[in-house]
Amino acid sequence: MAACASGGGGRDGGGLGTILLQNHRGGASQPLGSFFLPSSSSSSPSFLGQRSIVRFDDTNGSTTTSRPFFTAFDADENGDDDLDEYFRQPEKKRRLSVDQVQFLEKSFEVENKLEPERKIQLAKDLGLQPRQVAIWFQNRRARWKTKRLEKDYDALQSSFDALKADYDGLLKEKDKLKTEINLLTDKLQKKERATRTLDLSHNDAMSREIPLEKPIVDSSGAGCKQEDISSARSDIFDADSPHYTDGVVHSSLLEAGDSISSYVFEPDNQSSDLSQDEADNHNNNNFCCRNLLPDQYVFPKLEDEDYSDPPASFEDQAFWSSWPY
DNA sequence: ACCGATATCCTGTTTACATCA
DNA sequence: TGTGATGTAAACAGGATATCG
Repeated sequence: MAACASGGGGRDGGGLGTILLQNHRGGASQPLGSFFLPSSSSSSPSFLGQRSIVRFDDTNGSTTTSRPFFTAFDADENGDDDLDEYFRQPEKKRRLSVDQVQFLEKSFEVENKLEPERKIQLAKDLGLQPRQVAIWFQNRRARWKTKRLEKDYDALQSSFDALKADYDGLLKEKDKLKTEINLLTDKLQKKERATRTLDLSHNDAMSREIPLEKPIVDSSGAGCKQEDISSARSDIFDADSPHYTDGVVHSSLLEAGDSISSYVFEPDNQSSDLSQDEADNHNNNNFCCRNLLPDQYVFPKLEDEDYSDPPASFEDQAFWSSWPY
């Protein structure tokens, strides 16, 4: 840009050499080239011709009807000497008139890019230099882009705020549900303990009344299920039961070394040394699943069971075991 | 295909003006 | 009323890219 004027080789407003300065003060139009003779340096202080071209009268030779293009100069406040001096000096930068800006704005709304023909036409219509029109469009595009970026930023910001509020709400809900689960878990534990205590005392009474012919053997070590308690009792009377192994009675429910039975009888030990999250994981993945959930959620050891046909509620089990606390 | 001239766009900066405290 | 600070628009600078002969 400005290269056309600076001799730098035709940029931004090129073709000015063929454009006539329509309304140059002093009358007849003349090739702009005479105003933009290439100087040795575009930054030469002597070259302000581009600024000087900002004064236009209309093509008919009359002054512009809307307003004088250079409003800054007030002839009434200056003497003739100042007037002469004013017009000898390079023209200062002047703002476009309201009408001109409105016209340009309308044109910009139609198309924010400027083809050469339209540029020439606009310049003619507005009594401006094509270069001025081009510069106006460039600056206008820049302003438009800035505003659009601001709008985009605001939109993203509000979107972020909404998502954040959503997220915070979900966090609160999660905490609430977590508390609820813990509460229910505690309740179930207590209930379970009470039931087992009752059950065991009843079992002891039974074993005193009916002496065992053969000892109960726990070969699997997985005797923690509720149903195992009753099945163990039935095993007492079943000589073919695999629980009979070494002739020693193993009350699987009472084996403290068994991890599962320790879940059953010492649930507090499992969580007391763990962080809350770890304890939760234990509760959900081990204790809850094995001890508190319905039987379909309690899986025997892998080697003892055929999993070719998983339980219908497998998804639910996965849900529980993967609950991210 | 390559090159130079020309034109336009974009981005950043400078300059001049208008407004306000 | 003069003045400095500040915001904004016009203009400029330079790099990138496209088109054309």
